Amino acid sequence: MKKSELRERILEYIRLFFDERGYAPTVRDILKGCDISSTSLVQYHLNILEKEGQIRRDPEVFRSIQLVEKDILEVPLLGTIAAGEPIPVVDSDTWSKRAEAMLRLTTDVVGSRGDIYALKVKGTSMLDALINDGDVVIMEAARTAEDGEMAAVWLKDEQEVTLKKIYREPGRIRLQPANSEMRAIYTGPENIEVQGKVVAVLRKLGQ
Amino acid sequence: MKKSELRERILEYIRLFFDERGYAPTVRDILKGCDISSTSLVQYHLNILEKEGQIRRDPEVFRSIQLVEKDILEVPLLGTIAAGEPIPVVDSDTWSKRAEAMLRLTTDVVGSRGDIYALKVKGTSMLDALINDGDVVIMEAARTAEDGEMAAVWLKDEQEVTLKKIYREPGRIRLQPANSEMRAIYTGPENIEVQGKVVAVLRKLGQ
DNA sequence: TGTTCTATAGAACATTTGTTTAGTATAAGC
DNA sequence: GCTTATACTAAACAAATGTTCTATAGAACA
Repeated sequence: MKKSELRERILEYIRLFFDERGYAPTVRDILKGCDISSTSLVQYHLNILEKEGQIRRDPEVFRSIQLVEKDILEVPLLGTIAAGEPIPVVDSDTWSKRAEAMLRLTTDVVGSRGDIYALKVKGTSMLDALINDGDVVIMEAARTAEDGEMAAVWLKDEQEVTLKKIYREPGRIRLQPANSEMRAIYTGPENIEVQGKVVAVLRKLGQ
Repeated sequence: MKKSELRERILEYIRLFFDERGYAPTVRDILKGCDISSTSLVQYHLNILEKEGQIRRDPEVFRSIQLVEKDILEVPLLGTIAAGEPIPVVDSDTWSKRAEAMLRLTTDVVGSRGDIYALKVKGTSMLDALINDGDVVIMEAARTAEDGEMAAVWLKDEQEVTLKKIYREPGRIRLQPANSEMRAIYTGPENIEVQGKVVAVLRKLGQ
């Protein structure tokens, strides 16, 4: 994917045009906006941008240019998370079907990773993670977590999920609450099962 | 603003078309999509919808129909909130200028009220509101709050902001932490100043 | 009963706009 | 030096599409 000064400019122009007007520019809008003197040059670059996957167009449809940007993610709300239940594990194909609702969230909230889902927290068992009844946790599907990452951990002996920062220590696992005033839990590596990483926590107040 | 079965159908069709294709339908798309047999009938209804403020169009621009919907809000991040400092009060005109950043949030997150801003939490003084260092609180500008609403309250004597649910009781104010395990604070009505309502709390984890 | 308003039809017009075709200039590869 | 790929120009075609004009039917209204 080579760079081209003009192509970058066209892309930026499309972005601006869209922001300002709410719909896509035509080939000739771009021509004027970028001081280009031939529609076919615009076409030429648009074709390349399309091949590169930067834009999408429908042939012969006016103003059908779309920036391929994942600005908003539709995040499926897949159920609840509560202390005594493992969190629902659903493969990404059936996600949208089983979703109770779709949350539309910007990348400002969830970043731009894939395989994200949301769970509503039931009960106050996660207060030590500073998560209240009714909060929504945004999860990333994962079976492992790096040291220091906040993960949904299933404790086999206790038959319980908990949201903790996970640290591997010699011979044991340390599970550290988000609330620094609370003490860590220690358990054996065989007792835990990572069910996902916590990407964000969302609390809506008022109606 | 009278109802009309067909006009409703047209509006719904525009919505669907946009969802599916990412750009607006033409007059003739609507004609086919809604089983209408004359373009001028479509125009007729589009004109009414425009007058009603339901859609916006640019004259003579193809595919320029836009639904007038506020789906995404640009929320200015205005600064920090910490125990010992009053929260910044900025009038809505200068908002965007003073903003450190703009958060793009969907109405799924903030609802659809006006005069919303965001503050980053500094320090752990709000742990009892289940809010951690680095969390972002979304605020609605307000000088008063209803009973039971979560508000940013400035305690004059203590020279401190705190986020609590506010309840008026005879002769005193009860400030209830979000964390039900914590005890309420009581103070006199003259000691408090509501600086805003908490609309949502946002915690981003990982990278 | 005549008038007015809303909803509809059909056709024609004038632009707007995606696409194509035939070239030119220049730099890179071999 | 010849070939090839990239960047660009010019002109023209054929559709797609917003707009307008005239006309009709029924309901509401006075």
